[in-house]
Amino acid sequence: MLQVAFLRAHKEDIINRLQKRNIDASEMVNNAILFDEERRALQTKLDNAKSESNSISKEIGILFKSGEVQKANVLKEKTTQLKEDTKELEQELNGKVEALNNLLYTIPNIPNTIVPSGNTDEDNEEVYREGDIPTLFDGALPHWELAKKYDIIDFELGNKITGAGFPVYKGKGAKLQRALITYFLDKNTEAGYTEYQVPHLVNEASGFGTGQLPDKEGQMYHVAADNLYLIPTAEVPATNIFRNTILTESDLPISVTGYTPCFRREAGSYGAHVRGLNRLHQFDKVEILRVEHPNNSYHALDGMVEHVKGILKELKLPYRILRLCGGDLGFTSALTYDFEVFSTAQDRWLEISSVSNFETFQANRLKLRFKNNEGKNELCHTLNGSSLALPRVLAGILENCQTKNGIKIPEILVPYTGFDLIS
RNA sequence: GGAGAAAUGGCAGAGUGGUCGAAUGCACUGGUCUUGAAAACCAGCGAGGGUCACACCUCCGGGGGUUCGAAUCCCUCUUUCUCCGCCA
Repeated sequence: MLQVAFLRAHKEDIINRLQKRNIDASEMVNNAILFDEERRALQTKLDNAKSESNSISKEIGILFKSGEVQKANVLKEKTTQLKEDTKELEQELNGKVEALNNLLYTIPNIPNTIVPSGNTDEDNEEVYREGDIPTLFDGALPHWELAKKYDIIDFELGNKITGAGFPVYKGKGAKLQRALITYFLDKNTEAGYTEYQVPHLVNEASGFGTGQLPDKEGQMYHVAADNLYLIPTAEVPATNIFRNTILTESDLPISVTGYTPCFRREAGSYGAHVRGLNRLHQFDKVEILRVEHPNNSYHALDGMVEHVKGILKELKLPYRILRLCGGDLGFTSALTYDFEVFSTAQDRWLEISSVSNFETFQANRLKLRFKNNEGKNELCHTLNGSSLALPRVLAGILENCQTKNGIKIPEILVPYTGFDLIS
């Protein structure tokens, strides 16, 4: 959520930059500024009314003390009208605040100037590519076939226990998954990220803080009896660690990593390209997250991209990095780099990481601030990224590392798995 | 799940209807003193709105109510602690 003061100060610039998202925000922005003006006018009126009744109350107090009950009663009557006015103004003000907020919730983050324009994922800009795409032997299989062949992932069993999109990993498949999680966490903590284990269910306030609520309510599993949501990503609980916090400048930067399962309803996304591990309702992910000084956040974003690159390089998976275009950019993000690993047997790229700078967009909702040099409270920048999403990494390994004799485990993982071949 | 107690500023902790945004102590920041440091002393020290800046308004776990006036009284929710029960 953007700050109104910021909208007011940079109106034209903001409207221009939002065009990258292919939206004409002029009406929204103008209305927000207008609503805010009206809000402030109402607030002033209400404050004045309250101020008056406060001073009358004080007078009454003094009169009572000195025993001048008659005079006090006269003043009491005077306040009745004032009270009514106050109540009315309060209601009016609440309505205005609500209208303003509802509007602000609908304005997406402002894309960074280097975000390419475009509508769909086809307009994303490839900024980096590494790793050779292997030429597979005849009879090479997609990962869901390999999963069955080597009996390491059981999709049908998941159907039986829960439903589609909840696979069961077994044997070396389960071990490989656990190895990946540990390896990712080790890489992240070595790079200075502090490991956290966070709750997998969050309350409404947390969902709101990171922007999942109210807009993406339908995408999260909701536990109605307790009004809690299953997390769609560790970003939600991990970022909310810092909700309603005022840091000191020396606290920054803060680097957090955590492993969690992620739950997504994926309502309306059935169809092609959802086979196997490509799209699931429950999957595992290791997340990295940073809270940064505004001056340093883009430097930090680059650092996170480099970090994820390092992991993929060690895994020896062919991947590319995309700078998302305005049309594909997430609602809360100002700049996002997607990592995609090449799925050789499917002959397509699979997104395995998304690294974003949210600037103050989340921090504003979270009330996450730091005390700056001048002693003033200033919003932090938040960033996060996956390092990495497990299922598609697994798919990439299975497909790219398959040989006629079995799946060859990337060398870096062997100390974690304890085996070097799935056969 | 049952019974009881509690929730106040970064922390500790006063305050039970009226000049209380809140005593006091600690912590923190600046200054005096000192060769330097400590100690001592002086000053400052929560957040949000609002303003050019003041003024002013709001906030004592959340929400609602009583009252001219609420940190203080009432209702409700949440959380924490103690005891009992159940349990990985």
